[in-house]
Amino acid sequence: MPIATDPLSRIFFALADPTRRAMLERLAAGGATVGALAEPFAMSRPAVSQHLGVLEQAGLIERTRQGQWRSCALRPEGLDDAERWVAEHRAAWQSRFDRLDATLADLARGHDASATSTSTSTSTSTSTTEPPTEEKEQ
Amino acid sequence: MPIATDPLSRIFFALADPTRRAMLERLAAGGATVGALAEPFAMSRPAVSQHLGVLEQAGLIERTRQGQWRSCALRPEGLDDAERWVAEHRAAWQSRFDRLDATLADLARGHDASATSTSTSTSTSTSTTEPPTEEKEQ
DNA sequence: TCCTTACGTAAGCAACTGCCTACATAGTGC
DNA sequence: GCACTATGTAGGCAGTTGCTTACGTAAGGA
Repeated sequence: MPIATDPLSRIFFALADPTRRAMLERLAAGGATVGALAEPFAMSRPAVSQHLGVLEQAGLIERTRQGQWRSCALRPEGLDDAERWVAEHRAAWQSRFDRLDATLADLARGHDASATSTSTSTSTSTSTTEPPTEEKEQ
Repeated sequence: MPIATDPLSRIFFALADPTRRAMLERLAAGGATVGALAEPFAMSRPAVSQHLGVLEQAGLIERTRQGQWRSCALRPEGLDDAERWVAEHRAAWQSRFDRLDATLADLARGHDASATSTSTSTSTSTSTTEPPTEEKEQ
């Protein structure tokens, strides 16, 4: 991921590491210092710091100075975007698959069906024969 | 991520790329061939193939032979793990923050809040003074 | 049979990650 | 002031990603 720019990518990227997820789960039990977080992970402090930097950039945690310690705390709303995306898409996919049963009959007709979808019919019009514009198992 | 091993990491990693998310969104409208997917992305076919490989390894899509085309289709259940993780954690974090409001008054006092912590207090016991065991209301 | 299309794989490259070991910075306590 | 602690930053390294251009493989059609 070349400099993941958008927030969603940053969030998913931050979550795509077991160490970082473990840190989040640990932080879910309460704020902690970097040192406290480093302990269970058998990892140098700078490494932990970098992981926390990723989580912070993703908006999943906040780091605040507390005297000579850095207190790390979760930002629950940081997961909002990710939760929304996943929930929306999983629901959409699921419903599509449910609806599929209904449209399957039409598709089975074999004609190009003008693609039940709105734009999927783009298809590579350069193809010799028609590619399976819109199909489904069975 | 060094060879993301666990399924959850693979899923989040696959989602952590705008191109792959766009591919999923396109596939949500219906199955498509690799060529059809490559078109809107201004990207070589092998690159698309590799992205699809990542999505396939994450269990988010399936590729099946259909004549001379490869038909790509979503696997809605592939998002289950991710959705579960995000939903569970966001809810847990949120509830924690809600409960926090109750204890906030105590913490605002500034004293170490009797550190009701269970294990976070592990802390680096070598510290001169007590690290901010942090709020921690179970 | 040969040619075209669709797609994957292989090899190579720039960029990034993740980790480390120093070193620098900021706060606490003497 | 000085030492000590906690943490971030800088530089360097191995490994991975993401992209490219070749080339190979499989299916369809003349």
